[in-house]
Formats: sequence, structure tokens, C-alpha cells
Amino acid sequence: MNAVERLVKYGIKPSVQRIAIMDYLMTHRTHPTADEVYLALCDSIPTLSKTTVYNTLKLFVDQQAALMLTINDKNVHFDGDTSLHSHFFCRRCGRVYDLPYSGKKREAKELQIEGHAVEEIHHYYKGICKECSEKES
Amino acid sequence: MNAVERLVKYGIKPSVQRIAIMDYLMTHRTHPTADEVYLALCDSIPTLSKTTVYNTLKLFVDQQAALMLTINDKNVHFDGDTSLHSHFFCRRCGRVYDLPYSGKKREAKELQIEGHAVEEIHHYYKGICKECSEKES
DNA sequence: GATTAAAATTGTAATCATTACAAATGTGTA
DNA sequence: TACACATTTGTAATGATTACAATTTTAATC
Repeated sequence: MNAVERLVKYGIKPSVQRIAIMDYLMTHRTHPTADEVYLALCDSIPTLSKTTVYNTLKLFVDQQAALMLTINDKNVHFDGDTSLHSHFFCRRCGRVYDLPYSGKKREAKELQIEGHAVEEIHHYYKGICKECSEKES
Repeated sequence: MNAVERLVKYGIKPSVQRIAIMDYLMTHRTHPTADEVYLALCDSIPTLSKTTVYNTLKLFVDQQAALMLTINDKNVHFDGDTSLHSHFFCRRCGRVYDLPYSGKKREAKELQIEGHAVEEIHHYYKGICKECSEKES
């Protein structure tokens, strides 16, 4: 599935900017921040505004075409992969890694927990990533 | 265990401000923001500075005497309960609820995952809480 | 193709949680 | 008391994000 198809699938009208941002999310599995998306695209779309990037990413999240990761208190990360999975956040380099989901599958499927209506499930680890650990020694 | 004992346990020298903030965290299981802690205490400690609240909460987190919850992109919440448990964040009222931990116990105990050194585990749900759901109907 | 209303994008100026920093105060010890 | 160090305070930045109004684009209709 390409970026346009994915936009349409989630009820988002494609535009040059939206296609570029969705394509970036789909081809870069780095969980970028809004700023990183902007910096990556502003060369190929010179008129691109940072506001558009913020608005567009918010639109994707609202339409459930992307996930907003509040894994870091400094800035928000975005994930084009909306399937259920876990993350690892390295507090040294700031990178976000994908991991298979490590919650219980049963709970993952429940829409209610103790009477609360569940819309999203987030599971992540924090620490020092493999690469940073190895660099140290 | 009272606030002073808990501070000492985590290697934090007690002071009027630190005791008050730790006591607030221990007696109010509401996962307050720094601002909420400040507002709650500035009457009883009129000289209290917001900077002190931020610094002190950061100190608690660094010493692992409290948890920093980045469950919400607007502001950070703090939790005086550092035992392994999950949270539910209501996107309507902004409240944070405690839930029993719903990850796998085995993974919870592992210090390494795919080569990454794990220091913290976070698991939370987002949605509409029971109270807000009932208010609607 | 021209017209036009709605949707999307843009740039600039706020907002506001958080942090930096330097001055002031408090604490413990000789 | 005097001194060194830790803690607290107030003010001024910082910086990610948002508000908003102006501009541009899109798509439908004539």
C-alpha cells in the first residue's frame, strides 16, 4: 500500500503535503518528531510550513492513520505503524525502537477496563539502547 | 512509611519543601502535574517557588523515588507509587487512574530486551473514563 | 475557460510548560 | 561566629506547539 492509498483508506483527502508526510512516515520507521519531518521535507517542498506539518500529523492521529507517542517529555514522536506493538526509548540518544507487543493479548483486545472505554494501548520501555551501551565500553 | 522516611530511603536529604512535596505525592494518588503540586502547597508554604517544585520532582525521579508519566502531550504527571502498575488516561477530563499492571510478569522482570538495557517499564491506556462516559448518557 | 465557495496551506505571533541562571537563604561544621 | 556548601527563590529565557488571519489551491458549476 502506498501513501495515497493509505490516506484514502483513512478518509484523508490526498494533497502534495499530506502525501509527502505520509510517505515519509511509511518509509522512515524512525518515529520522527514534527520538526524532523519538517526538516526532511522542506528541501523537496520549499513552500512547506511547519504549521502544515503539525496540522497534518494531528489530522493523521485523529483519523487513526498514525500514532502519537508521548514517550519523551521533550517532544512528541509520530509512528506511521498503527498496529499493536511496543517501543523502547533510549534516554541517551533519544531514538525510539520498535518491539513486538509485550502486553497480554487478551487485555489488548478488550475495549473496556474497569469501566473505562479504551481507545489506545501504549507500552514502552525506557533505558539505554544496545548501540549506546556498546559505544560506552 | 512517612514522607521523611521515604526521602531518606532514596538518599534524599529532607527539607521543608521536599517533605511537603513527597507527602503530597504520598497522600494524593492523583498523579498531579508540577503546577498542581505547586498550587496545592503554596498556601501552606507561602515562599514556595515553582522552580523548587520542578527541581524537587526531577530530583525524586532521578533518585527513583517517583515516576514521571509522559502519558499526556500537554504536561508531565508525577506518581509517588513506583511499584509496577498500569495507568488509564482520560482524554476528556485529563485524570490519570491506576490499574494493575497488565504486561507479562516475565518481561517485567527482564533487564534486557533485544540488547537494550531496560530501566523503566510504562504501560497505559487512553480513552474516556467511566465517570465521563456515564456523564454523557 | 471563468467564477466561486470551500478546503488546505502558509507565516507570524502568541502560548505556556519547563529550564537556566544568578542571587539569596539555609544548614552543618570547625 | 565564620565559612563552605546545599537548597531555595525569582526572573528571564527557551522551545515545542498552537492560534489566527491571509493566501493559495481545489473542485464543482456555469
